[in-house]
Amino acid sequence: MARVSLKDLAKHLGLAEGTVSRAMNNYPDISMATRKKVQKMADALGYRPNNTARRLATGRAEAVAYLMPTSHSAISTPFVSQLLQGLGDALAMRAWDLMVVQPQAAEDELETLRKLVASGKVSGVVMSRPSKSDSRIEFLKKSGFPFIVHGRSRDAEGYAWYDVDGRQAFADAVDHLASLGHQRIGFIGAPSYLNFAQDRADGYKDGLIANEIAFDPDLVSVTELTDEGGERAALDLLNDISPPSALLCVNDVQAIGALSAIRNKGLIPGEDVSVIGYDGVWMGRHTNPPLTTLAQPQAHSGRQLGDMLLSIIDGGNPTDFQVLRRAELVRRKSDGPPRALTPKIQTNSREEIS
Amino acid sequence: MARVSLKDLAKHLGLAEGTVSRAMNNYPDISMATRKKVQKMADALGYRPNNTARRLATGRAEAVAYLMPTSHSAISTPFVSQLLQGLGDALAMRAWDLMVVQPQAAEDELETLRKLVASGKVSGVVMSRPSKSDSRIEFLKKSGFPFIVHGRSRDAEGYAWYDVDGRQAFADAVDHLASLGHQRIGFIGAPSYLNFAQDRADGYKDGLIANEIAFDPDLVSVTELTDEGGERAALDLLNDISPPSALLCVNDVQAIGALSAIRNKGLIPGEDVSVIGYDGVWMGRHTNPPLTTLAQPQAHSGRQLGDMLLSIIDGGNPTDFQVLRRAELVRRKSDGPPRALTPKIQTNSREEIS
DNA sequence: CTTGCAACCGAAAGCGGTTTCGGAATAGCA
DNA sequence: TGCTATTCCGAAACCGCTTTCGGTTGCAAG
Repeated sequence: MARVSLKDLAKHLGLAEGTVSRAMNNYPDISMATRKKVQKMADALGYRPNNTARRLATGRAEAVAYLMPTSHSAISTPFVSQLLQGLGDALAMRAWDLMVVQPQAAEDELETLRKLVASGKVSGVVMSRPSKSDSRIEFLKKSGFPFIVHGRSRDAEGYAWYDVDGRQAFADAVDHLASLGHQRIGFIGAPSYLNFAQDRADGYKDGLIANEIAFDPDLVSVTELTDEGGERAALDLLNDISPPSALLCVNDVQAIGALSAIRNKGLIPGEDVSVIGYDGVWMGRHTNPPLTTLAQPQAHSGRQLGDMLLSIIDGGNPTDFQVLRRAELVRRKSDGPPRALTPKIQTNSREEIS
Repeated sequence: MARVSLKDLAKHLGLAEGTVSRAMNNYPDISMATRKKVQKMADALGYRPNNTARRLATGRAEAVAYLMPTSHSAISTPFVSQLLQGLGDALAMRAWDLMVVQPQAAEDELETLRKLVASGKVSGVVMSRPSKSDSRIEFLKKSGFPFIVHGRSRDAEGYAWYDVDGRQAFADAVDHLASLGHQRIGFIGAPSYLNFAQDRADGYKDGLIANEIAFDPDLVSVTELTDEGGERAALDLLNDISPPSALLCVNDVQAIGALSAIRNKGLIPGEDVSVIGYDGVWMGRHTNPPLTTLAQPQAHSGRQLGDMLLSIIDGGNPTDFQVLRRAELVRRKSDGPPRALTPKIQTNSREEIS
């Protein structure tokens, strides 16, 4: 049951280790005959090269790392599983490994990264959820280490990324709402150090301008990326003297929370107040009412990210790999024209909130 | 910018490589003085040991792998992200790495595993979603390689696992429904090669027996673990001559689909027909109506799995690590007493189904 | 002053592969 | 047949770190 090593294999074959190695790796200077022989003996003995040794010798890691987003809330990262899946597929083409690394609370996030690149464990990294001006990105750029980011920072120059145009999407959403007749459009956002949050907020403002609606700070609320966050924020906004008739949420889970808030106030989402989310999570089809959302074409983002990273590791120019996808408005039942020109006075007390 | 190696460090210090190495690793035979000196120089030069070399030398991998479940449907594995999180935390204690490996469609699932253990890349593996009689488990048991499974196979002997008692849970659920007055309780299951599906089906039957309700094969339907699956199955069951007044679903996403099916038939879930899910996904709070479910105490399953695996790798006896948790019924709004003794005749045509 | 012990450290042999380099065997060509 | 050009393989160095083994040194005891 002991693992068979190259040496064993060589001995069995009466060949030198080096020769066997070259045979296994398809070097041109090995005759077809011995190559065949080696192959046969190899899987007769069940030889599996020791990856660690191979790595050390070649200097290639044949592995990439995925930097988990610092999850302040677990539910806000349902995409991780899909993304890993896609990455895995891409890497499988070359039989490379996928490592996931989490920033440890204990130490500087950058330190985690430094150790990672210095350890030689991986030859590239993919990271998610950059902040507006992300020190990890700066570090990686400076170090020349191959990487790609899922999303992008404000200054998206000089590195590879894959992102969906949240700004455009939210401008579109405002257009849509405006064309439905909405004038008071609320926005529920996330902390703007997260660049995607900033992008979407910008899109919201773009949309207002395009539709000649004045920006009203009382109509925006920033909160965490959770259902509770969305719920709270929606409630705040709705309790205002002159509440919005529509709510744009920075992501679906917030939007789902907003739906609850609206119902809890005795109002009907989609009729009394419209809400639109962002992401296109599968759950949106089953909310009450089904959620209108800006769906990301995220089906194969992981796969793409992986392929791009691999190309960069192969020597490709990172700036050649910047892809911006467009989100698509999928209308379900949570949007519609505003109830009336004068919003109905809410009579429900706040005690109803669960 | 070139990485500094042990050799460099040693040269700078005027010490032998071996000495420096031992100093870094807290060997007892190094004087406090030189140890300090080494440490200082080490982080002055920014020395980071090359992990690959270290692994090769020690033979320890200091890494474990997570075997991704073969995901026929991406949405059915929302737990992956949380689980990885927990695993990561456990491993971080020792600064070990976490690898995720996916079974490649192209090759035998077992082959993936064989390569993995032979490659020396990891010193332990955790796997999810075992089948009833899982060949991966058999292989790992035989090989003596440290592993732990998330869930368990039918014959849960001789290896470590962490599971939630689905059988008990479903028996409880039947009890609950029966005590509400339900007599015709439907079951929406999953392919029974998945052991958890079998467990829950068994629990369902246990419950029926305990409540002296006859088992009616027309009341069970097995389908995929998706919302659409649940929807289809619910529809089938509901269109029966004498439909169930309550539906037990093998997991929440199916249950959520079932909710849709019920609404689409013009019936009211929780009033006309009760539905209970399993898992306790966060979304359950926001469905229409909020979903009653059997919630798993999965909060820290990843962390626990990790800690247990580590203990096993340290030489612990795998059979000492078998933990069975209990699911908890969390009542929301999708269950209630049956509408009447004679179920209302459904008048809606099936065209309403979206 | 020897001896004997610790306490410390240097030298060297791996770990299991890869890869360069050169030599032997074979083939090609005159 | 003799000479060069290929083809194919063996030997050995190396990747960066760990760990055993033995040798110095310093100091207390005899």
